[in-house]
Amino acid sequence: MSERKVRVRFAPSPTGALHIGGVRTALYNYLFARQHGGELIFRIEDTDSTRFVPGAEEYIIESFKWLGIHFDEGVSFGGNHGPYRQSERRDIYKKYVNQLLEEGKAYIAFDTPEELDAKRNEIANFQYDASTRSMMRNSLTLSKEEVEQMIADGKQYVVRFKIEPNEDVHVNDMIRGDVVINSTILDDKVLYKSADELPTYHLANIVDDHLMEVTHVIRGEEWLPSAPLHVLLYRAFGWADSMPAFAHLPLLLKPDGKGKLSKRDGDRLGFPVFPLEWHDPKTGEVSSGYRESGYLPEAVINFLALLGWNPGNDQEIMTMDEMIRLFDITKCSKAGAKFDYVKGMWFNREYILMKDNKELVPAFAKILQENGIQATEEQMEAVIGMMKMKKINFIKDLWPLCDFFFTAPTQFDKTDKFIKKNWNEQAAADMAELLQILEAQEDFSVEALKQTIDTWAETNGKKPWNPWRVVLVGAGKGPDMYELAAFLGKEETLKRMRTALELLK
RNA sequence: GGCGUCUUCGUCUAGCGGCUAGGACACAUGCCUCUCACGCAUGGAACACGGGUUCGAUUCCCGUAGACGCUACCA
Repeated sequence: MSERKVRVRFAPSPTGALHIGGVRTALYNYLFARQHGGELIFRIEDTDSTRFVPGAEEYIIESFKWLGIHFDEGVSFGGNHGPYRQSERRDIYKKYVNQLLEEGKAYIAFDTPEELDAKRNEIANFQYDASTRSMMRNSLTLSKEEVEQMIADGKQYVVRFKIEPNEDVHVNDMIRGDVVINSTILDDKVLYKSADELPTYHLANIVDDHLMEVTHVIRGEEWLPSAPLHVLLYRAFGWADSMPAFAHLPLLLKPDGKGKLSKRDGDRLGFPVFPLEWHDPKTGEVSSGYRESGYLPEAVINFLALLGWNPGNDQEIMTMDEMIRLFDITKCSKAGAKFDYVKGMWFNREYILMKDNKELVPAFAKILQENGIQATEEQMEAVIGMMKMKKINFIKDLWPLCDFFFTAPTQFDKTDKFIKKNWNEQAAADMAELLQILEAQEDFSVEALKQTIDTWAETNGKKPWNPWRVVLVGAGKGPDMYELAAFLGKEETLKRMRTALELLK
């Protein structure tokens, strides 16, 4: 094969939200394109007019924008191989369908869906192929005149690919090696339907990949069984020399049980399967998205990249640039991967930890707002700094761990384990004493507080920190007490101490 | 049913004829410690089964089993 510029594509159908498995397929295409200095095309495969869902196309584009996967050409991205929406390429397909028809490599069939159903009921394992097409109503069994008459009468028909039996068709897969399927088990696939004057996936796919000069087809494993058909189609058109290389990716499986990962699994186990929140225009149903659930796009990308591929060493945290450098399509796993969303959350945590506190402020501000809290940017940044290393996977997990920064405890549960253990008469007396000391304390910086209190504690053999935490926090959580007091300031600290001393009597 | 693909700890995986089978997530324990965490350390946990080939198989070959996928005028 000649040294063509690498061109790959991601070609979803606008039938709903973008599935997370599709995101991974797109990601691998992106990594592959980038590392070869190639191009990534975004094509819309809307040849099934009955399944079109408004808004889906826009949703998909927005998803990739959020995820940081960039396309070089395609719907909404421009390029000179367009149009990139298959429904706008009718004339092109028509031409190629006619070519196949004229060369006797395809034929017209008039069998209605009802007739086909009847046949399938009548004959076990019925398949429309070389062994059965002679008993069907098609241009091979009907006279030329009859066919023309039926078309003139407006009879609906389809064009079927005439597959020659008894040939071992080889598909060379970059991940799986040589895959052989005998053409006899292939059926005469419908390539084109007169009803909507649109081709089916198989024809459109081959014609578009050829015309768009696609060099590598990287797609899900569910396409492996039809890959031989695609090879045959390339040959029928005389494009075998420029046929793209194939790579069939392993599937993403349910976290528990067996089978393909589905939207239902996400609902059932509580994790998103779509990148963005999706509002189904037909059912009105709302499905959660990674973005809205508080995931960082980098974390989603990193997590997904490692589901079916790894750099061959122990490195797990990688930037997009590193992945582009290290990615190797031939090293992808062959077996499907169960979708380990718990590990996905761990990735999110790692990325939160790597972020500057300042960058996390907007997300944190949103959480505070939802809880009716007003805070300055400096305050939020400070709290994030003190609290983000706590057990959190999402910024929203911060709230129950840090609410006391913004609202003073109003009640103290004396049955609480922490309070029970750390509050008694001695503690109350110590806190009263500490209150007096702090009333005289002018400097409320961490250093000054530490100096004053450590000295007092040491000379008197006190351990004031836990009782103080009871008083200021009302629970066994939070940062270093000096940091907390410094954050609250003198006025708020003293106020909380006085209130608590009353309430805990 | 037919065809295809796949098979290492619970999960994601490393391994490409000779290793005490490695890492990560999750879990457990300990240390640290003013709470909760972080961090650090430790632990349990896997080559589906049966035949070959070979001095030697997790690794190569053949079966078996299981899982998954496809089997539409959907992609």
